[in-house]
Amino acid sequence: MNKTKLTLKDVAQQLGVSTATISNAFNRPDQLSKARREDILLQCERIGYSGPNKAAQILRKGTSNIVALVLADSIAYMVSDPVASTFIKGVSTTLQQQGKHLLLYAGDSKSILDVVDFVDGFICYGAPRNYKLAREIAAQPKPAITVDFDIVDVPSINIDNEDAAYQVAKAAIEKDDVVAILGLRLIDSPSTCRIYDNPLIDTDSSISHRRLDGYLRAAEEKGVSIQNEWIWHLPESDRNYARQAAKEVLMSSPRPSTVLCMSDIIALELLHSAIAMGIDVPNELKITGFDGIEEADRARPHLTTICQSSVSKGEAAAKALLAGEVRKQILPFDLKIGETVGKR
Amino acid sequence: MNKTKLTLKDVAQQLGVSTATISNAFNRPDQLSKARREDILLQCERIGYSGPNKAAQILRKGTSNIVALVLADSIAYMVSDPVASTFIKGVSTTLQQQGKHLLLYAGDSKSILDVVDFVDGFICYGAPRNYKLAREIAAQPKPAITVDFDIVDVPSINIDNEDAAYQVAKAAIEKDDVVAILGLRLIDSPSTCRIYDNPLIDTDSSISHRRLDGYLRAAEEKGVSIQNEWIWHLPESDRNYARQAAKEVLMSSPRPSTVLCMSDIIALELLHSAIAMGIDVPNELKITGFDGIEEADRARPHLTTICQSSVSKGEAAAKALLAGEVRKQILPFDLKIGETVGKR
DNA sequence: CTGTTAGCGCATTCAG
DNA sequence: CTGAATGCGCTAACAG
Repeated sequence: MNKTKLTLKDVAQQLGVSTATISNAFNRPDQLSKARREDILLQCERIGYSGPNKAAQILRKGTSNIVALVLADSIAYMVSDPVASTFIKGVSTTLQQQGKHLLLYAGDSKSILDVVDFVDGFICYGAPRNYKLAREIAAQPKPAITVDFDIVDVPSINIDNEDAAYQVAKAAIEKDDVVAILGLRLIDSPSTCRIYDNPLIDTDSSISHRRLDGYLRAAEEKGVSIQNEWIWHLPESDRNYARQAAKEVLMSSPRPSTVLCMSDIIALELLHSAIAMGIDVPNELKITGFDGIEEADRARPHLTTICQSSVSKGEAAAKALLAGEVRKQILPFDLKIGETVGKR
Repeated sequence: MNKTKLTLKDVAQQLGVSTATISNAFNRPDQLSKARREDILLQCERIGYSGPNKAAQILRKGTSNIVALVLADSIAYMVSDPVASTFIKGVSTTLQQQGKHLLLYAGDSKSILDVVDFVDGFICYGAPRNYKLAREIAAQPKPAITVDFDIVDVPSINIDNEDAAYQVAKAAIEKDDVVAILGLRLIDSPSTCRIYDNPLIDTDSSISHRRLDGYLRAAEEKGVSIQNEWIWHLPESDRNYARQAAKEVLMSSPRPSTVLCMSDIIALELLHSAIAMGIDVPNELKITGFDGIEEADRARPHLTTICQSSVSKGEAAAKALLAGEVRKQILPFDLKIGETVGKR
């Protein structure tokens, strides 16, 4: 019994054939007769050789079957977010089907350079918290695709956030409403607050600002104006931030009659807080969400929201990356009217 | 401007030094003067060389800084399970601190051999659905650690499942109770069902069977016996399976007065179903969970359950792996008495 | 269909 | 502290 791991060369010697033959048996079936190949594979199994060393293959071939999924934030945060984890689901399913491996990469990492040499490509889900990563992605030579944000000349997957926000807002807002918005990453602040006159960040690239545009357009059409003191910023789509913001909104005077939330997590937290305070939804308070997460289905009353299929996004992203797609795609969404808007 | 990527050799030539010097500048600071090193690093940055090629380093050094996290099931499933995703959180946090990368590996994959050559080690979370993977882990030479199950001679992280189950059951069961158990992976069936006389699987290694033992011991002490027709098997800790099982349990006659659930997801689903049917918890029905997930905190009445910190498990697993730990560890748990047991 | 050879890009001896 | 040489394990050309 050999102690040290067998190499292709060892095996070739033991079987009395050349290294190329062994290599071909594993990698290029068409380069030798079926019988020969099967014989070799069998012999290899018997002597405990399970195929060419992958590390060497990565160097030699320049491909590894590893795809890096660059998340917007830390893995810890992303994995507990229902929207992100659903996206990961879509990505992983597709990658597994194609025999690819999934490397999770945090968006708050220093740099992407320590994996670029051995991964086959990048899927970037959301603008990375460390925005330098986005620049590195753009500069680096491996295929990449972005989701829910854009980098010039990099293929992407998005929905029409402006239109989606417009539609859901239009379903909620009525004449004479006092409208508030619970937004995500609108300004550069680590805590929940009203945006007032703080400068908006990333005004062009951010999906949050596209959504804000949609909300405001719908409001305008309904003849309602929304001042900045009615617009909240939350640093993350997180229950704790949401609870705090919900409290602020519900304590405001006058209390808004419609609150447009940029995620279902936020909307659900607001809904629960409102119910706990004995507020009648939707008669006293209308609420809209965004995303269409599963938990929203379990809430009563049913949430009015925009359903975007994160699984589809993940699948689309993985497929597009593997297929070498270069275009930017816009995926559809569904407006779902629940019971949190309109009078009963 | 070079089109092709710079190699260490190119850089050495350009800077007029030897390749070893460049290599040392990046990898072994002690091998050259600080000034020299900083000068070289600066030059490298200026000409756009970001360091030695990682793929080549993997081959040469035999390490990659990649740790594979082998999940019990498909990534798609695991990532949406609150317990598993919390575990991933713990693992990823620790790995990121130590500059390691996280490769997610599905437990229903064919084999582990296609990554063994380039990862530095394995963390196995739960017995993989394809149990062959466990054997491969045992046979392969890289460091590995298992969590929530065991492989002979492989270090592991576990809690005392028997004791935990015993304690939570003991807190719930009262004399003359009719007790039912909603168990996980007790028999080899893809659907929810009572176990009756079906042969139990994996009787030794499975944590489910340890929990079952604990439940039964507590019942016995209370003078209650639990027949097999009062024990359900669920293939996964999944809301849909749980809902179905909950329905069966609540429709049973006589209806159990205590139901011991092997996960909080199951327990919460049962709780919701019971409330929807107007059943008084805990006066007409006592419920216990297992895991201590966040969602259980939000439920009313509060769930009585076993809190095991999945984050700690993840951290412990990653640390133990990186530290070369070889022992098997038993982590503590907490019995949390909520309002779903005992009379009010 | 098979065997020989030249690197993939680097880290590490070992002299100097 | 530096430079030349060796090979990590493999694949792709190419020649037979």
